Amino acid sequence: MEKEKFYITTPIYYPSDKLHIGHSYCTVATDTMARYKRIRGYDVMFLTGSDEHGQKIERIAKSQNVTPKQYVDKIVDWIKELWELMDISYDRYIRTTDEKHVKGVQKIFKKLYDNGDIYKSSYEGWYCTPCETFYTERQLVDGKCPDCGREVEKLKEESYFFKLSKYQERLIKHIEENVEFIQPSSRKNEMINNFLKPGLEDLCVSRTSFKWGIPVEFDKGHIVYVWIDALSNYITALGYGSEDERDFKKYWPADVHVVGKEIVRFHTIIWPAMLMALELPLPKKIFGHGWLIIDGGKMSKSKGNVVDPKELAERYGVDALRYFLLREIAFGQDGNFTNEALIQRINSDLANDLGNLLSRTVGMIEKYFNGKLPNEQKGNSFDTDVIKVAKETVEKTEEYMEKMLFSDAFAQIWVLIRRCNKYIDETCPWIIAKDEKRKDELANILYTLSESLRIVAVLISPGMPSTPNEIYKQLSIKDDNLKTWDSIKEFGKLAKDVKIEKALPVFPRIDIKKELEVLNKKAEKAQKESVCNNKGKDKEKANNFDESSFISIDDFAKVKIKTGEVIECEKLEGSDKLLVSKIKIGNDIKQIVSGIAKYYEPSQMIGKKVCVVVNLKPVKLRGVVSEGMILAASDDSGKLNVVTVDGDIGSGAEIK
RNA sequence: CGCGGAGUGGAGCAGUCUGGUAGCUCGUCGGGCUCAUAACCCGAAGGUCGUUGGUUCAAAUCCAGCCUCCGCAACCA
Repeated sequence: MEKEKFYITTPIYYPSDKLHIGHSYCTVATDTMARYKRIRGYDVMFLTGSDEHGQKIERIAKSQNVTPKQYVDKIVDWIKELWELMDISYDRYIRTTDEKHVKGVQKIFKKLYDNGDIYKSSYEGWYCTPCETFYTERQLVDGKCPDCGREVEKLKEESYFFKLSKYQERLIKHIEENVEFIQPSSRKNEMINNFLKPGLEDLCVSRTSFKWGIPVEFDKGHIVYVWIDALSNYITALGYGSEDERDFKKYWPADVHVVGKEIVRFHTIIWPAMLMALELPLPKKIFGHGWLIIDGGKMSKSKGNVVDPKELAERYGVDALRYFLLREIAFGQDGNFTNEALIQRINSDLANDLGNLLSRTVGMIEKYFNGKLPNEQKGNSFDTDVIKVAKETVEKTEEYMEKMLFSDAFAQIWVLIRRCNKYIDETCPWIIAKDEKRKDELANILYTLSESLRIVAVLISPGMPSTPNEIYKQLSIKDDNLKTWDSIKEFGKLAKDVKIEKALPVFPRIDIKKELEVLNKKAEKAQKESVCNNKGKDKEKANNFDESSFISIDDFAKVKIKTGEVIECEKLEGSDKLLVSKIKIGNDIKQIVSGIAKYYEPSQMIGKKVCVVVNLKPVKLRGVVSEGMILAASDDSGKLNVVTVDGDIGSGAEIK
């Protein structure tokens, strides 16, 4: 009989830098689902990959004096190593630089163009020549370039547009009629109310401002813009648009696209619209998972709180890390990541509950039976309940896994593990062991535990791929038929004469105090380094402190900085970041708006002697004129201090 | 009135769609046990479910207002 297919994908990640724990989280979850479907007998296609084009990568590569491809190759190698380390069982890895993908995208673009879903028009915008960038009316600041403040000119750029608006009604209908389409369902209303109901605008799908991308086949100056390029990966990876479309015919439509909540929008609006235009079936489900929150905030490079998955996996073991990610956070919601929580989970769930259960079971078989149970066994009154719990656990775990509720699935499996630990207390094998005549009872107790452990091993295998092997090994389970999902639906498949092979604990306990100390020290160090690096790295422009960024004394002389005294200061109505100050500079009084409201109360500012850039062109910020800038020092940990003057020099003194 | 998320015992969360004894893990306290990784098992304490009002026989759950926190957007001169 033909196996039923299951096609699941992760997003294709942007390799502008190494990936962090958030990417691993998404991929581990997807992998777990893929493994679950495989063990349930599906013909699974699990796709992941990288989205390698775009201006940002072009720039970074340039700054490092390598070609974009060279830059990206290096990162992709790193990513593949990461997935190997984390036991990610992807079937295919697509790179948007693959020839197959490039050709596929060109075909898709052409087809959409031929059908009239993509049309050429001009994109009217404001162009800043020095920055070589287009801005929309809204992006301009006071009619000037938001980046450099210089004049911009109105220009028409030729561009291709995708008729997104045409599909609005069909999209609304599809989303409303297919309750399962967007998961979790809370995100559904967001899409409809925020984006679909107010009306869709046609989407600009080509650029001429950079080169690193897929050229439009029939109009070579144009580069296919990000979403058409990236989203198409889900079908080009299957060979859509190539000579060999067998995989495409077999696996499409996708059963689920797992994505982060920030890109749900593109996957539930743009992507389906594209597919409608191509007259292809839509994916069955888009699952938008939440983010990992660090110290109460989002993980970001500038905060220096990026968690490196490789380090964690190597330190605690891949299965432990995977378990934590899947168990700690309800899939779909945001969740906290802390080292403390991670170690806590490892200790209490993995070491104390599961690891220790295996260890005491194996230990007793060794101690009381020299490593092998006899076939003569006699049951006790607690068996029925354990068997009942085991059955329920298999059933419920299935239900949860089908809904991708990984946390609930693991919680359920642990119900069985705890039940087993309790069973040991109830039956007191160490007492029975003292009576030679009760060997049959004792053997049964240890058999029940062994069989339960076998069931647990199979249940956890999608999420924790290597731990089951350790359990099988210690219980000498060699027959693959005892490792299948079907084999755990019935309690008692394991042969009675269990043999064991004693080994070291599967999950050693961690000394949480010592461990946290070590980790905190490391984190401090990493943060310092990252803050230093970032000054040069993050701002892609002139922040590199190499020779080309030196300025002459004349350049510096252009900036006039003077001392000033804050005589008035108040919060700007309707803004949470801005303070408006009146500053006395010599005989002048200037009004200056600064984004420091989070760090200073207006009353703290009054009377301060500050340093002010006095020859900045005045601008309006939120409707209020600002005639200069108060100098302040800030670091990336979120500290900010206004620069003040040492000594008693009066206001209006020049700083140079 | 920009968009969205969240507020539940000391901590972290589930429950809210489909009203009806408030649940889980960790921690604390007391007890049991010794096969085991100072692990395991039992019991207890601890919550007016952010706040105010409304609907209802009945509200953590539905409706309205308000407060606080967190992302995003705008504003960071």
